[in-house]
Amino acid sequence: MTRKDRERMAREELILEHARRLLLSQGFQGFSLDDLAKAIEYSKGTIYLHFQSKEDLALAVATAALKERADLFERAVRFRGKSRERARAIGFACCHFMVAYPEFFSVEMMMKSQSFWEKASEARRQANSMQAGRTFRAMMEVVHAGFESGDLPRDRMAAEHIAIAMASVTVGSHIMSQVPEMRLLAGIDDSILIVRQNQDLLLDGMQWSPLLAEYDYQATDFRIRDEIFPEATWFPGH
Amino acid sequence: MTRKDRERMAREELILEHARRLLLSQGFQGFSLDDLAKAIEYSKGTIYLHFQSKEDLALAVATAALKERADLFERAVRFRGKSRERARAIGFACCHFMVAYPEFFSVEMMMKSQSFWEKASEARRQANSMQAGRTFRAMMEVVHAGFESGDLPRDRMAAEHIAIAMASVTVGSHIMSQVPEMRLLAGIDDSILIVRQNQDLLLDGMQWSPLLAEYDYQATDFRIRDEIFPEATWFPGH
DNA sequence: AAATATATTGACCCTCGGTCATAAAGGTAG
DNA sequence: CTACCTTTATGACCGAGGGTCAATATATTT
Repeated sequence: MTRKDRERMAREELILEHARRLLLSQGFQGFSLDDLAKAIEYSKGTIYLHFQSKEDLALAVATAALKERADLFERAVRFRGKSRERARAIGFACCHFMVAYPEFFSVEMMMKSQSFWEKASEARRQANSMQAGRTFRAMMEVVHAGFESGDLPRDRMAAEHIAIAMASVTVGSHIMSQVPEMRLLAGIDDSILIVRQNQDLLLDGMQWSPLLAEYDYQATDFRIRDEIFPEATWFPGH
Repeated sequence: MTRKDRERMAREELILEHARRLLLSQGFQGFSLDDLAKAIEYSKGTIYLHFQSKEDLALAVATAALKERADLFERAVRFRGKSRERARAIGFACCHFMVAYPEFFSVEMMMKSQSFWEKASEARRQANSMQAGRTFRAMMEVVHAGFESGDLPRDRMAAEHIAIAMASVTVGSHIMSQVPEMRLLAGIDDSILIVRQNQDLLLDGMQWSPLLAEYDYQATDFRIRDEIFPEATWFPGH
């Protein structure tokens, strides 16, 4: 790798850093490439030497964040314990990510919209896809561990559908617990608590042993924090 | 109400109709007020006599749709049966709405961003709030029916949190089952099935009797369709 | 019919994503 | 060091689209 290549990569990092900051503080619509150009002290044209469109840039930012989440998931899966405890560790990882990047969710939501993807480059779409695959595989690993240990009934649902269900309840709970309207109607003060409660309900619904009522999961939470996420500054239920 | 008022209302209806069509077919970013002006055969300025911004207009469209959903929820709650069957009827209503307005979800997603709301008028925000309240109250009614019949344990969760959980799993499942990435990874072909499966898991997790395995809910589905939503052109699991 | 009040318009402004001719910087040969 | 060529960076410019308002058309009153 030549000096040129290294300089180019360093500048791409610089752009991504500032883009991330502006994107999270102003939202996709709110942040302008003129502002970004001013912040990085390069011209707007230079940005386009790295990214083919505003969407392409936003996707790169999102993918970098998704990679961090995938890292957290893979760490979570390494937790030593019962399969449901490992599933719980993934839930912990999700919440940890929520706390660390509270503004990131709106960017991820915006990416669900139709017109977004077709304006991004194929290379960046693939990069995103790869990170999404890592998170999915992490969940699948735990599901299979559940099957093999006999803690999770095999006959009720396909492994993929169980993984989808885990992701769904997490995403949905996060969204609903952030909507001001809902916070008011339901008297929510702690989003994390809602997310984790709903994850518990779902896993109980799958008959994933040991059920919430049969086991001391608070002890598990302490172990997850201490052994896997010592950097966490928060704790479930507090 | 004078003739003027009636003419004004009729024109607002006309604008909303076309705005809805364009919004759903092009997305929020895609649809332009110039196109809308051309479609309704009034000038752009006239649109601004009714709506204070593009966001305000989109919110009005969204609120009209939300009202239809609230209507469906209130019909669902009137289902005569066990409390969990009535909860299931609400789930049915949600899916019915999904099928009837498949494109509406992206509009609703876009509304979750905060920058959206501050550009809409207070009056329209309140109108939306009111419809959201109706859907929430419908869910709460069923939850309380569950408490009172003893089918739903009282001590595990607050009624509001149960309602939030129901909404969360539905929204989350809808989102996840629409993401092309996920459809590929998990081999999904029927979104509705995913949504309903996950709703079932959640209600089972709450110990809302009778549990899925203890009861013939297919018969319930038929009754819901025949008695409450005879206009439905689809059926769960098919 | 004239005067006044109300309703409607579309040319215009501004911001912003995206482009490209031009200029600056970097490299090479004599 | 100079002349020439290649690569890289720039910012003026473009078109699209949201939003405004002085001017115009329509309706109502006197």
